Amino acid sequence: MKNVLKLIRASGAKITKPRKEIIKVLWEKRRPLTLQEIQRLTDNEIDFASIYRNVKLFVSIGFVKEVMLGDRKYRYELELHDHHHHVVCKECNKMQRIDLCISSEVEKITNYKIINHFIEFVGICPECLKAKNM
Amino acid sequence: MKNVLKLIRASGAKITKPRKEIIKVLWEKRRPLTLQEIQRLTDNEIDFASIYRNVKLFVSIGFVKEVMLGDRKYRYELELHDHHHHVVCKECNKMQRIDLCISSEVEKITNYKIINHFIEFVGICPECLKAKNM
DNA sequence: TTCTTAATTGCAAACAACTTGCATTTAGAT
DNA sequence: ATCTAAATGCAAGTTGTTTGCAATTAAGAA
Repeated sequence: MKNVLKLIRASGAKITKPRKEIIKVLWEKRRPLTLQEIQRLTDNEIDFASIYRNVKLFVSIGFVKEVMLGDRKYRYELELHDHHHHVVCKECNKMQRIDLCISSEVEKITNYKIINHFIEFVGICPECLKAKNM
Repeated sequence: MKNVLKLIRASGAKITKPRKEIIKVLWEKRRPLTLQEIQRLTDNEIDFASIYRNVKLFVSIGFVKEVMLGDRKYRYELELHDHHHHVVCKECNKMQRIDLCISSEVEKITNYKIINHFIEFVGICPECLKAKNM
């Protein structure tokens, strides 16, 4: 949290009220959020363009990462040094983390230098399965 | 190819010229294509809305699958019963298949019933790495 | 603390990809 | 060959993202 503000300063950018608000929301939720969700979750009305530009700034600084869940909306979450991916429940939208990753295997097998990857799952959680007798 | 036409008939849909064109393109290219790419690759000018509706139809019938490569454009390719994912080269856009998949592991670990998943990698291919001395 | 100025914001409009409504055309059953 | 429901093309709508610009503000200098 403090750390992150330092990173912003170090990049030459200013610490502004919208920036602190956005970080607060990302920090509290700790799951991938769309720009719209971030906007809704910030108390003070921050303009959408500012949400957009700031989140992009955070991604370029490196403490926020972009996540794709297969619905053509970008989502963003704090990069907390615990590399993980997600399963989303199609019924209740619950999101669970997954610690599995095959990025390094792919690098070995293909000899590509991997610079980005998307590993996301959509399914139905055990609770919803039970609720629907599936 | 013939098979696919049979599937369309079986679903109650008609075999039309646009549908045959689209399938031909998907068959020839055998890699994930955007709707725009499919449109460009069909000889006869097919309206974009028809490309859109037909590809969606094919996905619902099940012989075409939707692929996400992290750039908020959907791509589509024939489901050829050899389940695979992709690495795309950021430099030359070459696409390579990957046979690794962790969908069943994720299902076991999380107890979710997985109904869809996206596993895609972006990187730099060995050739481009060499060409750029990286 | 106040001043100064470049960075940041909010507003509005542009853009890209996808989606839909409707009048016209057409595949394929009769 | 005729008929009719399904499919097409056209045009307009929607959603999510991106950009230009005048007004505002953070933070270093005086």
